[in-house]
Amino acid sequence: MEIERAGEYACEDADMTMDVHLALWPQLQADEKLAFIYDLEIKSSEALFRVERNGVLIDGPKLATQSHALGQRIVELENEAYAIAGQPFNLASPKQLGEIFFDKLGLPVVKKTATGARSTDEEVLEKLAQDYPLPAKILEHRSLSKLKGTYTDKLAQMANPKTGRVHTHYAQAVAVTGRLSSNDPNLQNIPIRTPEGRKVREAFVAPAGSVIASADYSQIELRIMAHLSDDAALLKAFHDGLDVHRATAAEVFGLSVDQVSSEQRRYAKVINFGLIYGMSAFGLAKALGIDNTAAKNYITRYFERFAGVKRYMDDTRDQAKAQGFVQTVFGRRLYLPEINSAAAPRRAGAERAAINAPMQGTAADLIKMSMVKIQNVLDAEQRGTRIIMQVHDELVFEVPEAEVEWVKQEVPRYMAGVAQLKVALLAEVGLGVNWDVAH
DNA sequence: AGGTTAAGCGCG
DNA sequence: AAAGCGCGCTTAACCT
Repeated sequence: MEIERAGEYACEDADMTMDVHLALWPQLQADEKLAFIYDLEIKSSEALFRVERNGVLIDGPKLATQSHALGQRIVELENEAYAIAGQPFNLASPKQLGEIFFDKLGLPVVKKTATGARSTDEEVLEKLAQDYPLPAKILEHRSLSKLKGTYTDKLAQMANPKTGRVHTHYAQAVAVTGRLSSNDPNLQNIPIRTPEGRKVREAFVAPAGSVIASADYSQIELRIMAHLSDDAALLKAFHDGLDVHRATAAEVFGLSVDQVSSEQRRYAKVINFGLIYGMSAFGLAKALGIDNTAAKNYITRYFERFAGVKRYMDDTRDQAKAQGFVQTVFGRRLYLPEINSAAAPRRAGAERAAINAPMQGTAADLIKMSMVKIQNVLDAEQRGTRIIMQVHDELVFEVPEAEVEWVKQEVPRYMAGVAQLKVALLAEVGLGVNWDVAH
C-alpha cells in the first residue's frame, strides 16, 4: 500500500516537473541572456559539487581550546550578572532578561520588538550600557555564547571524524539575487569583524604540504554600480585607482583626496554601502549617529557629485515598475510583484530590492563565472590546488606549496578577466597557514 | 517527542 | 507608515 502511494507520488512529481520544463525551456532558449544564465547555473553546479566534496580541513584541538576558554568566561559573566540582578536567571532568554531589566531594575524601555515585547537587542543594550552595569555583561555574554555555540563547538562536531573536514552544502536556488547560500554548516558567516571572533578562522587550515589562499574581488558592488550607472566621477575614481571611499569623501566634503580625514572616510563608506542598499536619510542618520537634516544634506551633496548614480537609481525604479522585474548585467532577473503595491511599506521594500539586486546579482554572476573558469583550468592542467569555499566575493583554496606561485599569479587574473565592464575588475589574493592569515 | 516562530546575531 | 539588501543558525518559548 505504501509502495503504491510512493509510486503514485513519484509519477505525479515527475509529470509536473516535466510540465514545468516544457513551459520554461522554450522561454530560456528564446532569450540569449536567459540561456546564458541557465548555462552558468549548470556549469556552477558542477564546480560546486567539487567544492562540497573537497570540504575544508578543521583544526579540532584548536577549536576545543577556544571553546574551553569561552566557556570559562561565559560562566564568569553569568555569575557577575546574577550578582547585579540579585538573582539567577537565564541570560539567553529575552523574556527573562526583559523582566529583570524593566520590571525588577526599572531600566527604561528603548524600543519594542515586532510583536510588542520590550526589545533587548544589541542596539538597546549598547544604549543602556552607558548608564547601567548589567547590559554590558549581557552583551559580552551574547557574543561569546554565539561564538561557542555556533562556531567553536559546532564546527568540530560537524567535521568528518576520519578526515577532519567539514562539507557544507551550497544552495543555488535560495537567494533571489543569484547568490549562493551555504548551510549545514554555514561557512559564509564565519566571524571576522571582531578580534575574538576572528580567531575561529585560525582553525580553517590546510594539510601538511599545502597552504590556504583567499582571493577576493575588491569593491565589486561599487564597481558594478559604476558600470551600471555610467557615472563619470565614480568611473574616474576606479580608473585612477583611488580608494573609492576616500574619493567619495573628497567629493561630498569638497576636499582633495589627501585632505580627507579618517572620520570623513568612515562617513563616506557608510554612504556608499547605504546607497547600494537603498538607504534613506533616516537610515543614514541612525547609522552615522547624526541628525536627519545633516544626513539629508550628505545625500543631496552625494547625488550632485554623482549624478549618474542618481539617474541610475531613478531609472532602475522606473524600469522595475514598468516591466515588473530588474536584471543583472548578464540578464539574471528578479521579479518584484510588490513594486506597484498599494501598501507603501511593501512598495518601498520592493524598490530597495530593485536597487540592490542588479549589483548584488551581477557580483554573484561574476564569481560563478570565476569558479567555473578556475575549476576548468585546474582540471585541464591537472593541478593539486582545490577550491574549498565561496563566500560571495571570495574564493578560498587549498594550495600545494608547489603551486603557490601559480595561484598568486593566475587566480586574480582569471577572476578579473571573466568580464570586461566599463571599469576594470580587481581581485586580490592572500596566502597563509590558515584562513585568518590568508585573508 | 517534534515542529514552528520570535528574537537575536554571525557574514558579504 | 516605515525607515538597509541578501542569507543561516541558535536558543527560548510555544504549540501539537
